[in-house]
Amino acid sequence: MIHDYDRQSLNGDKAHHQGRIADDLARVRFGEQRNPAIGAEPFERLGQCAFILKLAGYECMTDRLLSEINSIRTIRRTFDRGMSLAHEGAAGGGAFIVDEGWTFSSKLLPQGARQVLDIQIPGDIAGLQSLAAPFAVHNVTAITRVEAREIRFGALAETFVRCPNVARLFFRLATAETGIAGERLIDIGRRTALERTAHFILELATRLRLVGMGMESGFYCPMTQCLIADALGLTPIHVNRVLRDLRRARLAHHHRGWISLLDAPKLADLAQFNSAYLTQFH
Amino acid sequence: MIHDYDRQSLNGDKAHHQGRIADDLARVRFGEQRNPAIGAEPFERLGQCAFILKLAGYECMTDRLLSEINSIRTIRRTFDRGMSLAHEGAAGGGAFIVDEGWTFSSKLLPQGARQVLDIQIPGDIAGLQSLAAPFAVHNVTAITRVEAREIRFGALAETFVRCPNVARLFFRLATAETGIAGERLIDIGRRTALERTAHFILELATRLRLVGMGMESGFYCPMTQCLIADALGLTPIHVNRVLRDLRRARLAHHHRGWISLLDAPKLADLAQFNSAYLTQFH
DNA sequence: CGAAACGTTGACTTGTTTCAATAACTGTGG
DNA sequence: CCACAGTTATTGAAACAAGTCAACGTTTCG
Repeated sequence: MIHDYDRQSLNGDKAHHQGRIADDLARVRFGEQRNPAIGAEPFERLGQCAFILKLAGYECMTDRLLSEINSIRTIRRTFDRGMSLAHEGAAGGGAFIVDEGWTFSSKLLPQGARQVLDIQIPGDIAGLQSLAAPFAVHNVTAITRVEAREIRFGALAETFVRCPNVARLFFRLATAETGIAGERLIDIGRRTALERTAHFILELATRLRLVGMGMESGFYCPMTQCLIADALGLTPIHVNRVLRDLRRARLAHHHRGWISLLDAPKLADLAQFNSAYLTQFH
Repeated sequence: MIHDYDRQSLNGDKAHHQGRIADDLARVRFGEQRNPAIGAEPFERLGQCAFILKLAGYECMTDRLLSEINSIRTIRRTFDRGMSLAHEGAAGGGAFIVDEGWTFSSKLLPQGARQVLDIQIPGDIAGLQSLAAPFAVHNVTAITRVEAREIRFGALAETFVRCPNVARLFFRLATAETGIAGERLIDIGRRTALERTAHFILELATRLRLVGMGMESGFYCPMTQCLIADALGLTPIHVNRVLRDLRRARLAHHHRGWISLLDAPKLADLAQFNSAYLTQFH
């Protein structure tokens, strides 16, 4: 939507640089263009709600299940860029289904350091961990303007009673989140700054495509280098250098809120990226 | 049980080094001796099964809930030290309730590097993430001889239907696991090797006490330095040096499978350890 | 006892951080 | 429309934490 000028110019670039073989490779690496698990029926029946689209990757979306999920009572809320959706330690908060915009969850350390635990894009739930806890376990902050639906554990638990399949689904959502955290753990623990940045970029690209956003050539990414640094356990200065190296190696380009994948197959090779942890659901 | 000689000698040591104030401080830092959430009723009514003891920290253990959980069909299995309970990518495996012994879950990188995602002690579930997935998402390996009960998603989902509170409980277990992963993320991303090792030791000490194992003076820990290294994203050589530094600073001592907490308050200070993410449940 | 696993230490190298300074962009108000 | 302040990005040089390589000591177990 924003930065259309950049998107177009880079599309042009890419057509020159990449042949069909590279394209096919990329497709294999990423698991298909769209969420493969939901097959051919995506937008028509399910609507274009990113959340439902994502859920369809976890469980077979029967009409019953769909209507039960849609009947969970939520409160629609809007947040401006930089606003806080949830505060570490605050009591009684719910989780947020992010419909539009991006958020991040983080924890702060006494000396002022920050660790970003995860990024939420449309279709994700922010604060799932805090949902069943008496206190919010981490902060959630809006990266862009955000349209979200707040969901309370009480309402969810009621639905668990009526429809156990909703319970199954949320159990899966919770475990999938641990999977993403685990991959980030490998990033930070066992990959160099270059590999880990490449891996992070590919993860975002894949997750965005699973909800129908982003394209092969790249994606809109409102994260500052500072935020990327806090997500990857690096300093902003080093992130800058790493991004420069990726640019010089003609692998990826980050400019003005747009990340372009100049050579996805080589990038995936560098990062040892395997999308299985994001796509293998049912 | 093992290494009683060491435990006793170190108890003696500690009585000399620490006064009442330091002891109280340690108690506050750790949240009490035993799981505070389950109050005074622990062993008598619930039996001494570590798993049930742990669950009681998450939800109020009614007799109904207790009997539903105990009626989930499981398969009792024993594994020798070093044996694999689950294999990354293998289809159709379940999760394992660890009754006795320790396990670890890990992922392997192409070049042979390994990242330990989490340690399971008695009462923990190994492979919870893989339970609802079509393929195991990581390896689970026995650190010691292990007594476990294998649990299948089918059997669990049946119980979800009969008793929604079981669904609530497992949802909480899953989100709590993400919490531990998040804390490890901070460890690796934003703490120095010294702080992170100290934090890891305190986390283990706390988790062990929540299921009635380990004591103020220290705990039995069958992890090799190599395994600790893979859990903390360090090299074994560096872990060795860090443990030496902790020993020389008279904070903690790791010797022959026994970790003794020589000065828990100072250690907690160094690691900025706050047990909330392990104890604040209901 | 001997072999294999595990732990320990030193010297050297590398990746990342820190400090410091400057450039580019973003949004706001005059 | 431009000037301004604040944020974000960029670069270089020096300092440091952790990794690598290599050797040797210690424990464990068949």
